[in-house]
Formats: sequence, C-alpha cells, structure tokens
Amino acid sequence: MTRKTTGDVGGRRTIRDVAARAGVSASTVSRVLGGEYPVSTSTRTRVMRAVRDLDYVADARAKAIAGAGTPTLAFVLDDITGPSFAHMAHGVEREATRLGHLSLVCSTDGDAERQLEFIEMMRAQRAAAVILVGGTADTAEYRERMARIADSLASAGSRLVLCGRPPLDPGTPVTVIEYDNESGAYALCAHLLAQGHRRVLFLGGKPSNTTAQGREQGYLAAHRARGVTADPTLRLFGDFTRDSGHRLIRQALAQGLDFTAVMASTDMVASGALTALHEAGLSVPEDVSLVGYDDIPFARDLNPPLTTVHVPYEDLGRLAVRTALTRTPDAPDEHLLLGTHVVVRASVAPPSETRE
Amino acid sequence: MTRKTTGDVGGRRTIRDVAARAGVSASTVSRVLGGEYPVSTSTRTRVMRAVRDLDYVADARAKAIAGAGTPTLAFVLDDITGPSFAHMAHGVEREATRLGHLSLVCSTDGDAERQLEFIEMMRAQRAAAVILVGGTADTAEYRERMARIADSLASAGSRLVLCGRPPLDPGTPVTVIEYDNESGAYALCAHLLAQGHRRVLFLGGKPSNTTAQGREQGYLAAHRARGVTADPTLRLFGDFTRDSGHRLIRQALAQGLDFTAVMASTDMVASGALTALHEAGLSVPEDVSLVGYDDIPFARDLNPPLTTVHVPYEDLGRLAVRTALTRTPDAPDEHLLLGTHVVVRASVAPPSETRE
DNA sequence: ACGCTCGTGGCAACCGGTTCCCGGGCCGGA
DNA sequence: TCCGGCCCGGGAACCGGTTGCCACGAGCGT
Repeated sequence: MTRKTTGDVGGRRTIRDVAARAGVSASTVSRVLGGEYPVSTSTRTRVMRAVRDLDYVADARAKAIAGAGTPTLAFVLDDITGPSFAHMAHGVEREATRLGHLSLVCSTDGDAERQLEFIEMMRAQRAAAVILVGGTADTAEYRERMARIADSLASAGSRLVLCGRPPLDPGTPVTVIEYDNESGAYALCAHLLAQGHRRVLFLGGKPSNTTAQGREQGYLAAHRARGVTADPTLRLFGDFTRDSGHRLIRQALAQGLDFTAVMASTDMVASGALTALHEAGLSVPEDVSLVGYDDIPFARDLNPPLTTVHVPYEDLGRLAVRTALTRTPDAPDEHLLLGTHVVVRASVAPPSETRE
Repeated sequence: MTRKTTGDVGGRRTIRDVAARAGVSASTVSRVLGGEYPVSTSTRTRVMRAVRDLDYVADARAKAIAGAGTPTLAFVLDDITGPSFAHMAHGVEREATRLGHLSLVCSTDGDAERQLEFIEMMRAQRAAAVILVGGTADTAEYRERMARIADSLASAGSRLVLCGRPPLDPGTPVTVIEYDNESGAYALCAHLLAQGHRRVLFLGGKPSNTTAQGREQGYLAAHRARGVTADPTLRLFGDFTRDSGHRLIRQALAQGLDFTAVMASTDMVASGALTALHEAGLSVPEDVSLVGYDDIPFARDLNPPLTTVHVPYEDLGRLAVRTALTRTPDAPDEHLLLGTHVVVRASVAPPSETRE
C-alpha cells in the first residue's frame, strides 16, 4: 500500500502515476511534457499514451511554485456590472491572454476593505501585476495606503497599476493610466453652453469619488471659461447607477429646480434621468437637453440618442496590462493620460426659451 | 552566501526568512500564522513582528499545494461585456467569496477552442468547480466532449456546472441550472398574439445556439397554441448584439417584410432594433410593437420602456456556485430549472390596422 | 580495438509551504 | 524525590512539480 494511486479510475493523478504507468521516471515525464529536452520517440509515445490514459493534467500551482507555470495578473474593480468596467475587464482579459498571462478579476462591490483583502490575496498569488480601476476617495490615508502597497508589490517583483484613478506621490513605484475626465467634461459642458444653455443641472456621483470630481471640475471650468456662473444648487449628488439618475431628476423636479439642460456624470445616470424626464412629461431635447459620459453601447439607442463623451475603455484595459507587463525593470514610472472626445447625437438642442 | 535572502529590502520573502529573523524554525512561523497550534506569547509576538518587518505574505500556491489554501472556482463565459453575463458573473463572485472561495472568470469571446483551453487550465488549477455559462451548439460532438470533461472533473473531485445550457445525457456527473427560455418566449409571444398581432418578426441569434433555439421554440409554440401560422420568412438570424438587431431591422425593412410586431431574442437586440425602427420613421408601439428578453436594467430606459421577460441572472449565478459547492459527494445530479416572468411595459400595443 | 562524444534517462535537490512525530523543560501529584 | 503530563518548539517528510548533474550505452573516428 504505497501512496501512489495506481488504480485506473478516480483520484487526482500525479506525475509519478504517469511515470509508473509509462515505466519511466518522473523527470522523464516532465521533460516529455516540457518539450525542450531530447527524448527518444518510443519513450515519448509511451509517456503520451500514459498521459492520455490517465487523463493527466499537471498541477498549475505546483508548476508555478517550481518556477515554470503561467504568470498571473490581477484586475480589481468595483462592480463588473457597470458597462464601462466590463469593457475594461474585457480589454484586460484579451491583452493578458495575448501576452500569455492568466487574469483574475475581482469585484469589491465598492467595499474598500474587500479591496485591500483582494490586493493582499493577489500578492499572495504572486501576481505579476495588480491593476486597480475606478475612482476612489483621494484622502491622505488612501495615498499612504496605496504607496505602501505599491512598495511591497514592487519589492516582490510585481507592479501596481492605477487605472482611471489619480496618481500617487512621485517616486512611488506605480504605473498610472488615466483618461482625462476633466477635459472631457469641459468639452461636453462647453457644448451645452455654446448652444445657449445657462442653467445646466449636474448629476454627480459620490462627492469624494475622484472620477466624479474630475467630471464636476470640467463642468465648473467650462462655466468659468464662458463667464457664466454655475449655480451651486444645480449640483446634485448620488452615485453612478441608473437609479441614482432617476431619483435625482425626480428630486430636482419636485424641488422646482430651474434648468434647461442636464449633464449626467455617467451614461447610466443619464439613462435613468431620461426616463424620469419622460415620466414628468418633459421631452428631450425640446424641453430639456441631456448629456452623459462614457459612451456605452446603449447610449445611441436611447431616445433621443445620447450626446456623450467617448472613453476608450477597452483600450484602457489593454494598455494597462501592456505597460505593466512589458515594462523593463528600471524604466521610469509611467503616467499615461488617454484622450476622450465628445460624440454629438440628438439629445442636445438650444434651450427653447432663453432665460434671463 | 546561502540561498536565504536575509537583506532587509527587496526580493520575495519566504517563511524561512521570517523564521530566521524571529529566531525560530519555519514550522513555528507556520503555526503562528495558522493560529491553531499553541505557541507561547513571546514567540508569537516575535514572529508577528518579523512578519510585519519583512512584509511577508505566504505564497498562496505553495499553501494550496500543501493542502491548506483557499479553494478556487472557475466561471467561463462568452463575453463579460454582455449585461446578462455580467450579472451572472456578479452573482457567482458574491456567492463564491461568501463561501470562502476565490473565483476566476474567463471570457472566451465565443471561441469554442479557447473555452476548452480554459477548462483545461481550470482543471490544472484544481478548481473545486467549473461553471460554464451561455448557450452553445448542441451537437453530438459537443455532448460527448462535455461528458468527457464532466467525467474527468468529477474523477478529480471537481464538478462541472452547466448554466443556461442544455443538460447532458443522464448519468453524467454534472449539475445543470437552466432558466426556461421556451416558456418565457412562449408567454411573451402569446402576449403579442393576444393583442391581435398576427405577423410578428422574430430576431434570432445564431441558429445553432441553444438559447436562441429555446426562444425561437417558444415563439413557434405560442403561434401553434393560438392557431396562427408562423411565416418562416419572418424569422431572421444574427447574434445577440445590439448591432445585430439594428442590422436585421434595416434588412427586414429593405426587403419590404410585412410585420406589426418584433420579438427580439435579447434586450440588446431589441435595443438596436428600436433605433433602426426609429431611424425608419416608425414609432413604437404605434406603428410596430417590440419586445425583448432578459430584462437588463436599461430595458426600462428605452423609449418606450421595453416589455421583456425577466431572467434572474444574478440568482442564477449564485445558485450555480451554491449547488456546486455545498453538494454532498454522492448526491444525485441536480437539474434546476428557474422560472422567468414577462414584465409588461409600454412597448406593446394592438396593431394599428388589423391585417387579413 | 580503444577512447570520445552524444543521446538518453534516473537521482536528488529544490520551490515554499504544512504537519506528523518526537523530545526537552517544567509543573504538579504521589 | 521521582515520575507522568503538558506545553512548546524543532526536524523531517511531504505536497507535485522542475532541473542540474551524472551514469550508462551506442556509434564513430583513428
């Protein structure tokens, strides 16, 4: 009664089982499977036959620990359900497998604690890179925490990538890939103002979220540039969900807020806002104009098709893994800023009746 | 010059490094970290201090191979970008982490070859369960292939779960969780027919895809039940994307097809169809009624809000992992069939002018 | 015919952990 | 005082692979 499972059925096969069945040593099996080492044809076929008979697959963890094995890469996001995140995840996946890496994706559901747990877990997995995506509260504590993570990842030969999230202090070993929220929002809002709108309602996300902040800054900057004062009562905050947009518009209408256009911080928010507007008997863009942000595929199917700003999410994901994985050890820390552009559809028109 | 990295900075820490720094043996470190074994307070604090100083994290792969370690579960889908898949992924993730498992999600981009690769890879990872999701071509070859996979997974102590995909031959060690495509489509189409529609255009997916087939069957069954003959020229096929719906409607209109309602096999498809209809100057539901399938969150934001059938995708995902993981070794193979229900919104009305 | 490569394959160390088994020190009870 | 336990920690085997090193046999040149 040895520890070898020599039976023909059931149980997990080890390389030694295969070796025994083929009448060779474990090393030989490993070499046959590895493919680099010269092995006589007869031995090779015997081994391959045993592998097939036993339906053997080498344990990936064991390979990994022994130095062979597929490298891994981790992608940590808030919620896979958000279309923009999903597209990034898609880009990450594609590029990772193209580069021969396995990619793990983890949803934190917006929980900062879980995010830390995941990062730690990925460090334990010896991931070649950890990509963090989505805005956060940019507090001092946050920066410090991220810096610590960046350091410990770096010292373990891994790499922290921040994607769509603000950079840390210079000198921190981190790769940052952002897209320009502020300019996008600026251009979008400028478009609205150029049409003659003067009271545009801003539907924000969590005030502490950097993505939400960037978009709000763009909104404000556009107002400043055009010399129109932005009424602070026209800025409402919720989150990035459809329901948030719906709720905020109902609230605005109930409060009797006066506005001729709505700038939602997300297409999802815009989508909810649109139905709330419709439910209130308002038509878009005749009664009120509406714009979103992200250019998710659905944006063009709303009625009217939504004017929004296009963000190359899939490229973002691809780029994140590429720069992280193909980076030379001592290269300077990269900080890429991807451009966005507004795509004009039919949801914006000049205000029907110019106020003031 | 030993192999131990005793420096204070850089490099991957091993348990032996920690042991050396704390002046104990590796076993002791392992025990402190494990928490079960009695260790004196002084030793424990020394070890913990060394762990902190060195920023040590145990290698998850090594733990796994040694029998400790977090179990893993794999989720293989076609495209994370599809909203319904994303929701399932979400459910899977949540439930998996709730049950203390790490979940890997892999997108195959609809490539059957990559799907096999992933399954093999997950087998190599010794995943506790492999969840396959989404329709497929239900060929003899497919069933055989899946049966083989189910067997080899089972013999390795793992489990194959088919989610939203047809069952295999009885006796195959597999868990199947389906939602009822045919009844849902039946109810939906019956709703259309009950309103007086007699010529409803069906926008299908790939004809070989089982999900697409199920929905088509429901469409046909509803016709039969009502005694209305379904004109075969009113069945167009593409895939489950928005663009497919858009294209198919343009094509139908160009061909001069005669129909008063459209039944899209997916909300995404319906979404594209809707804009194509609008672009052609047709209004919904006055000129033509439209229904979808899936009840993705956006469905209610289309204009008009889309009548569709609700599928509990997130529950589906949750259920898949729960039944797979909490199953007792010799339990009979489960086959769950989840119900769906149609949600009536404003995209359906009686045909404006009754034909024939 | 002898010695040298070269082709081939086994042994054993190693990857980074966990855990069984055992032994030393200290305590209390007889 | 002596002995039995208990508490605690170390050594070593093991998990399932990979790979450096070495030995053995055959073919070949001289």
